Amino acid sequence: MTHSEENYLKAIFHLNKGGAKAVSTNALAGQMDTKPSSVTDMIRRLAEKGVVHYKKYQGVSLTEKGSRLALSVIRKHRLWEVFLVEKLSFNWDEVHEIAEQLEHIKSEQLIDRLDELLGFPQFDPHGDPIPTKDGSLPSGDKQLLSNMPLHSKGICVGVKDSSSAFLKFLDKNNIALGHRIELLEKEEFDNSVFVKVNDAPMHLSYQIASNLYVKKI
Amino acid sequence: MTHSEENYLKAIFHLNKGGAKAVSTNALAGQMDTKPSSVTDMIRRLAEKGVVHYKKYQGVSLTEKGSRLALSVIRKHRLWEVFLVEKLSFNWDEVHEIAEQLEHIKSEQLIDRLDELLGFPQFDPHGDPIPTKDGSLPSGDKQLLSNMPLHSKGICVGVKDSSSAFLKFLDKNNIALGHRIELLEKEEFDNSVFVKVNDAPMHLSYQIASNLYVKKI
DNA sequence: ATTTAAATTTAGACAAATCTAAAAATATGT
DNA sequence: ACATATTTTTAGATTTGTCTAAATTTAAAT
Ligand SMILES: [Mn+2]
Ligand SMILES: [Mn+2]
Ligand SMILES: [Mn+2]
Ligand SMILES: [Mn+2]
Repeated sequence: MTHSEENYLKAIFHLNKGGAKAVSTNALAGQMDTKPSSVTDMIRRLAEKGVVHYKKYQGVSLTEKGSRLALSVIRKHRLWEVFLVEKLSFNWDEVHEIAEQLEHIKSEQLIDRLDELLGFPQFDPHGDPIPTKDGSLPSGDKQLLSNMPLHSKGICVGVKDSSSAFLKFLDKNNIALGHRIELLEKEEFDNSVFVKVNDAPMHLSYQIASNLYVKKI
Repeated sequence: MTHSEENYLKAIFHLNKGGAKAVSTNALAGQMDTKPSSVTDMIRRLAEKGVVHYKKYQGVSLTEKGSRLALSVIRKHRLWEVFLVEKLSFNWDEVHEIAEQLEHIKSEQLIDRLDELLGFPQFDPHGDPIPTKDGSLPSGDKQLLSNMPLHSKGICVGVKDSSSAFLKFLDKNNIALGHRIELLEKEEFDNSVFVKVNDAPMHLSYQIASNLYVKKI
């Protein structure tokens, strides 16, 4: 698999997670920041290689083989992100771009030993689960803060948007993975919320609340 | 610079180190394991980009800019090799292939922090000097064991051939960097040598002796 | 059920990196 | 100096991954 092919597999995996139906050419073009015609070309090649199911005009989905490959790339991406944060002191908003490159390095042994060096982490710096060597992906029972019932308590376990802008905002407001979150109030008008984060009260917009994953306790 | 372009720059650098005259198309094709016609094509592109000097039929050499780029890639390669050996417990004969991939990862910050994590090493696992951030390359005063005068003593500081086969041979015979070497005898007929390595006497063929670097003491 | 709009695919082109086969330039040997 | 061998370059083709513009198919709206 080339770098580009691996990136397509990853994109199809992410777009298909959740929804059961096939991924559209346009959606894939959006995700890959490319043109639909280029996507069609690539999908064809991937179908030839037996890593995707594809029928003209009917969208695309991963085969068993394709899914295994995608999970392997995602595993590498997330392990490298952990490495960058834990061993090289990068901030969690700086690691994604570098991991996008490192995820394509080909060496089973390398990734196994990296896993070991890091102590077999289960989650990456953004709270996303790290696929195991055999390709299983723990789902976890997290939910978005914006979907939590009033007065419920939980632990912040992940982010949906992992853009640098969002992550920097969280840093600035002392919101980090592992912190306790209590939902005190919900504003009907704009869907914003009042919360306590580790006992610090604050007001968060819907934009924020709908990008923070919480695990109920 | 693409991966391929970086690999060409590195190859030109290595072929040119020592000799002052330009590198021939054929030599470069040999090093890159490709065809001379492909080399001509690539050299043209590199000349366009101002990283090599090139006149038809007259061979190729690096410009100042090209030399800087080559040294930067070599720095990355060697730092990653140190990482693989020191942090991931790879043997010195297993790291080259992986470093060939890692050397192309683009991030100044990454390599700076890796350097720091490793304690700013000066040599890679094969005894080759690591170029500094500003592009200087300590030469060192090592020489080949086969060139040492009779009865001289030194420390084994590097290998010329860093193929897995050669390195495994050294492992098997307990020859490692840092070991003391004393040249006891030279056989005129086949240029083989009798040496003591850390007090263990042994007989080494010219093939071996001409691929081991020693620093006189 | 048509018409219109949106999504998707085809056709044709391009740059990067490579190849084979043939031509041109340089080096070597007598 | 001239013929021969070697090296190097050109010409033309291929693969990958992308693009634009045009054609086709599917979906939505009247
Ligand atoms: Mn990421
Ligand atoms: Mn992540
Ligand atoms: Mn190496
Ligand atoms: Mn090395």
